[in-house]
Amino acid sequence: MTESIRCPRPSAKRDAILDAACAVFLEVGYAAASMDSVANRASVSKATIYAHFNDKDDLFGAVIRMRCDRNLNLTSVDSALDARDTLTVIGQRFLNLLLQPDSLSMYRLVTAEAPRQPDLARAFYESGPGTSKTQIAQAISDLGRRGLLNVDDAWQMADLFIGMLRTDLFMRTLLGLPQTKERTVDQAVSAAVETMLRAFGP
Amino acid sequence: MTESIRCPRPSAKRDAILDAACAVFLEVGYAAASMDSVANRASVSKATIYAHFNDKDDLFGAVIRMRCDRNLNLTSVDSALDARDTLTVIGQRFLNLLLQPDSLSMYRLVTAEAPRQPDLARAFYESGPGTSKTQIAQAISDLGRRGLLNVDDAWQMADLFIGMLRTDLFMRTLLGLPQTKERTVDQAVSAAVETMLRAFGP
DNA sequence: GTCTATACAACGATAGAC
DNA sequence: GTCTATCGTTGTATAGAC
Repeated sequence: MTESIRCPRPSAKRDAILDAACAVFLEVGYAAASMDSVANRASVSKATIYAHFNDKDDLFGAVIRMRCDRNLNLTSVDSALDARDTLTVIGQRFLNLLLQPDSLSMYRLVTAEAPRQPDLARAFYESGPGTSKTQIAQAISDLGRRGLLNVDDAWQMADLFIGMLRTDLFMRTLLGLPQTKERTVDQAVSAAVETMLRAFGP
Repeated sequence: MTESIRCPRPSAKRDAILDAACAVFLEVGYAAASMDSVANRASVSKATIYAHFNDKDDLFGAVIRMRCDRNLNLTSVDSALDARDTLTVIGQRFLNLLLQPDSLSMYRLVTAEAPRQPDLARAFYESGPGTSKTQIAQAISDLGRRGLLNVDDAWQMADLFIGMLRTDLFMRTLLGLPQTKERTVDQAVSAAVETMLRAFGP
């Protein structure tokens, strides 16, 4: 019996299966993704998939966890920047990350399956939204320590900042509704940053 | 051929099918919802479903549109209230609505299917998030006219306010992660309202 | 481990009687 | 319109050879 979670030692076929499965799941969703289409895309027979993974759920879990492992660094910014520039840089990184097609597909996929796969939902939260929140709270805390922001509860402020970034623009993009793209990201970040400065500026 | 969208004249069986389909879709998602389970739940034969709806997609669309038609009034508040109380009342209504199990299931369902069903995504947005935003922008605009809030762009402020309400609490609930419920809603609303007042208070 | 071929169940949709 | 019964397809998963 293959151990798919612990000790996934490298294997060319295994990686090809994971990549193909990831693409298919993100494209058509969990239920509509057939093992046949994954096998074809990976140029592998269906039986080979079952040699590496117990079943479809197991494969799905491995895909999600693989994607969750690569978490980004949102908050490595020049420490000489003031509050406005720091928040702007972080906000742009965060929002651009959030609006990437892959991120949106991942979000749709995991939230849809969350009621049936609580473990995956937790893994996704911790590696995605949870990590972002931690990083941003840390950055806000630093700004507070430098006297550039009135920081009472850094976690709550991170929550508010993230919320102001994840607005209608996110919702509309998530739903695939038309949007004027480039301009709007900058505009959303600017609105969030200015509101943060108004509310918590020194 | 049954017209399922226009002129859905009342029919007991038809309503039973719609209710059953709604329950099943919200429970297990689109793909996992079988026509058999809908038929059983509605105490109706499968053929009867196909007498009223063209296919599964058509039934799904009818369900979503039915749920979209009942939009709520978030912003009918006592006009004597000040900005803090007005925003608090609206915020609590909005967030409580958002965190209801049915709302969350609907959100999961529509966002997951949005790439395959753009029309439904649009209908959902307009009757849900779009309507809420319009109502809240209207309320904020009123507060501005009464001199209780510095309103430059009411739509943008509504966006920010909604974003600050739809924070980590929403994400965690959406993903089914444990949460201390009652206290947290009030806390989230309070944080959002106080930040609005700090940033846009007179 | 990897393949071809297949078993077996579930599903969407329809036929035909009433 | 509503039912029972069924068709044809697709999907997950496995058997057995190599």
